[in-house]
Amino acid sequence: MGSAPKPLTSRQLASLLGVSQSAVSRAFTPGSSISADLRERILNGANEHDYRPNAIASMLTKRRTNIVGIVVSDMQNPFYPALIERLTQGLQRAGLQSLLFNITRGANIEDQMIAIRTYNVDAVVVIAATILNPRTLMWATEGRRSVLLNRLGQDDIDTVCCDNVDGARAIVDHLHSIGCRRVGYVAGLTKTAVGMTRHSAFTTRLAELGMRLTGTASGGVYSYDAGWRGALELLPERPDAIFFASDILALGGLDALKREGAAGDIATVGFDDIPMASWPGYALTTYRQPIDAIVSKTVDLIVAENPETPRQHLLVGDLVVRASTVPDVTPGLHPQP
Amino acid sequence: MGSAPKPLTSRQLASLLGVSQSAVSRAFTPGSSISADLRERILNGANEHDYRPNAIASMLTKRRTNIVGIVVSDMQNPFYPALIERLTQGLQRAGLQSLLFNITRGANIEDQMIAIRTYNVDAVVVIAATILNPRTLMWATEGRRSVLLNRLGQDDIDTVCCDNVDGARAIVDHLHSIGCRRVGYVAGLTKTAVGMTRHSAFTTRLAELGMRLTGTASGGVYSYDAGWRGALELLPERPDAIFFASDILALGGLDALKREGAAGDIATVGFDDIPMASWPGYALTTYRQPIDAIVSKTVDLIVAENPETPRQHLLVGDLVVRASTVPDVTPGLHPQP
DNA sequence: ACATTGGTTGCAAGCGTATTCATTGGAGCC
DNA sequence: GGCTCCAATGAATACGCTTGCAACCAATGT
Repeated sequence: MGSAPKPLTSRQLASLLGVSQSAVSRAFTPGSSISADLRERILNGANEHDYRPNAIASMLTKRRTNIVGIVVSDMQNPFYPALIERLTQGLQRAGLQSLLFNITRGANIEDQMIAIRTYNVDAVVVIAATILNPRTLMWATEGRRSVLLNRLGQDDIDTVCCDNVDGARAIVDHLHSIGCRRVGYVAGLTKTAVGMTRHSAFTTRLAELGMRLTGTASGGVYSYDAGWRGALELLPERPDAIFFASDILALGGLDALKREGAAGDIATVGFDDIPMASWPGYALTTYRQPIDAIVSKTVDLIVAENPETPRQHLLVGDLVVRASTVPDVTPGLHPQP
Repeated sequence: MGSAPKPLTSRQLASLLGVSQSAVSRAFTPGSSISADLRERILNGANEHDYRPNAIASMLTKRRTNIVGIVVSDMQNPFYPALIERLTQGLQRAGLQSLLFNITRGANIEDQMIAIRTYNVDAVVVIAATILNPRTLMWATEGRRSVLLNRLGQDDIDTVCCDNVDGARAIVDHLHSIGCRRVGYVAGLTKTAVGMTRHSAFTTRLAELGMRLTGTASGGVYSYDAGWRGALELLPERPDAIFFASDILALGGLDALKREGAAGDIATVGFDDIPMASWPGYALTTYRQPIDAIVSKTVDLIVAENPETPRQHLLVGDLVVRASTVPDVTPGLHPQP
């Protein structure tokens, strides 16, 4: 690793090839006014001399960075790493890079927001379910395209979100169809729009089908431990099923029920379909979030010239039935990836 | 969200305040030659007029982006999201942002490498255990600081890596101490330096203690499924313990053993200490990678002016004993985060 | 009183590319 | 052939900031 062999500039390449600097620039700009001959000559020359346009300089003049800021807070919930992975890949396919802003609970959010602005990202995708209050958020994203993922917001911000109402209904319908009538609920973050939507859609559907809500435990956070505690909290009421607001909660809850020897008697359902839900040790029935659709919709919104209306996009997923509600579903090992 | 209210430039702010543009620049540059008075006046004015230096322009002149490229490939293994989260936070604390390059198996790695160069990141951290061959890597990181994480490399590249030899020895010693004598091994990626190191240190120590290696299964990848298959493969030899090259393998293996009713008879050990290892349902004994030390060492290397020598940094972790090897260790729920 | 010093400040020259504007040359047309 | 018109090219400027350089001023030493 010898230190910087100082890359060629467009001007240097131009004089090497006996053309103007503008010609070099145009050769690399699709659709610009340049003859096919010249362009090819320049591109060949560039290749030969190992020239590559400096993206920083180009950002300065074009006022476009081709960088998307991704604001994340909750990497503990395995759903998010999976989402982030797919999202960055989707963005890459569209020629965009991902700058990760990791909002830490209690840390100086201000600084992060300032960074978002000074780095001039073209767009911001907010995955952080909580922490960010709307005002801070608006300030940070002012003047640039922004998309909220799995987080509802004001009408004037693009939002891509799993259809929680459909999900909650599908889950309740399933529980009803297998004979459950007394159902408990373990919440995650209760103050978020997503949390409230899942909860209310759930209870509404319960009522419609004449089922009984035996109790609600508020986890306060999406974590294994919270699910464990939530399940234990609901146990005394002897529900015949428990709906956990997310898979990670459900896994904790399932383990708690197993420990208590109650897992066989209580059907458990999660939400998200994280990889672990399909592990034979859990075989969790859950509502699969349509990650691919979420990602492609998000990328579409970001690269679109003009905002669509309406700006709230709900995408439906599928119910995935596994042994945690229907024990005879074969919990065999799924095929190798 | 009205469209861009076009931010102030340093020159505009300067004329607003009746100072020179250079003064504004210096006010924002720590350690530059400017009086405390003037700096304060300018910073106040900047605040008032909502001025903020344009990072892009600054990158162009300073030839520094304050951006670190993070090359990742294996987000399926939960250890990596955890590492990435801590790493981005550590970098943020040092004033660096993280640009995520997600190398997808079989995709156009070339394009990614080109992106790394054109975006002029100051440094590159490579977490991808595989896929990238050394030549491509050298090309991409040419002229900029780079650190390989948990991946050994040539002597002339900085490397930060968990001490796999210490880990493997600690694990074997532990197995020996609890009376195991016939041990099986489930490998992950067998062609990587890390994989080979763990394997050889493991077998060496086995031999030293006069224990018997009953068999080796090569998972080929770090995944739950591979662990499941590996465990089943080793079962016929009736080992009294199995060492899995990573936790994610171990979890799959543990579930397979439970399914076969063999979990009680076979001590299982993993490597990494991912969050799931501590779940009561698994309670996996494992060797904890010193993530904090890894991260801070990495950040140190990146911000250091001059490369240290030697450039290979091995960090030791700790053995974490849980019920998967010592059943009477209380597998109770660990305290809430 | 005068030269020297050192800390402040402004001026101006970049950093590497995109793009406007003017110029040129040739094709096409009557 | 003279004209228009358009595509292709280059010169020049802008993008917003950093920094070397020179000018300046006050304080200090003799």
